[in-house]
Amino acid sequence: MPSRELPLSLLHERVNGWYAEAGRKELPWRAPDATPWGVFLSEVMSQQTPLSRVEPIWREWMARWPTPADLAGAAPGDAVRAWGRLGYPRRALRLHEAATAMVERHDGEVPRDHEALLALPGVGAYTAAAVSCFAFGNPEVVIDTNVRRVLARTLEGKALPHVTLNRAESDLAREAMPAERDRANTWNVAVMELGALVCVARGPRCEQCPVADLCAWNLDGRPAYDGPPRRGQAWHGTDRQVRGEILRRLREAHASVPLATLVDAGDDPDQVMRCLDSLVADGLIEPLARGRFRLPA
DNA sequence: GAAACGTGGTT
DNA sequence: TAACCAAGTTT
Repeated sequence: MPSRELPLSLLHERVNGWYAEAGRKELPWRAPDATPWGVFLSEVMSQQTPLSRVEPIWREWMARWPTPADLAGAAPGDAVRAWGRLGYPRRALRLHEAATAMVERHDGEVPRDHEALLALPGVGAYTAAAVSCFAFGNPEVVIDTNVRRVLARTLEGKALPHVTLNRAESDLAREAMPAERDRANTWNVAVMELGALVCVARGPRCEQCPVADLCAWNLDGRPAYDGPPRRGQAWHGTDRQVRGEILRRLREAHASVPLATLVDAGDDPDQVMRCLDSLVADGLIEPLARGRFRLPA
């Protein structure tokens, strides 16, 4: 339960004021002339990915595919190749599918409402809310890892939020949002920005925080995280590593590649074969005759 | 609800 | 160095 003693209006004023002064205004998808498509692209690219790596790829994509129709008209493999090393390359495929859906169902435009956005491939609760808010000014409840951490600290006095987002936390985020539309829209981006720049997971810069004197966690002496263990993700020797290596080779090939040049993408040939199968099943690679592979045409 | 899904910088 | 973490989504 949130502390009812914390005056939300003061929190809103401080956080929004801080954003006006300290928020990153140079991010291209925050420019006044940014299109909904540009915002959409930035949100999908930013899933689980630091913005510093997103920006150069975003610029390349916007120059090459400035509208949904442009991407829909390209080969899916071109999207996968242009994705480069951003990670989670299925996002590139889903972006291509989403662009196609926009052309077929939405007159080539990014849909404006939450429901239609949520129906697009690769768009979940966060991305639907973020695009609806940031591209179209709808006061959605936008909840990402930054928002969750800031609210856990300021309102609940906890070092980190629970492992998984639950109903109570969503309700809390809704209650914490300003009622007035413009303030709510600024709040959404401002809280995220505060979490990204100041209220970070490790080594929070509370001395720079505009709400340090209101923050339940800070006022309580910043107690350590005491929830259930947060499992890290294995990497070395996993299918993910092998899939990544296979895809890296195909991206760099610019033509079809024989199995022989892929079979050492991992230590275990059986694992490599399994990963090739799963990549085909995902639509990320295309099998050709005589055991050759390429990015999907 | 848990697990899979990339990649690279930071601690 | 190993672990953590990053504007999550899908199955």
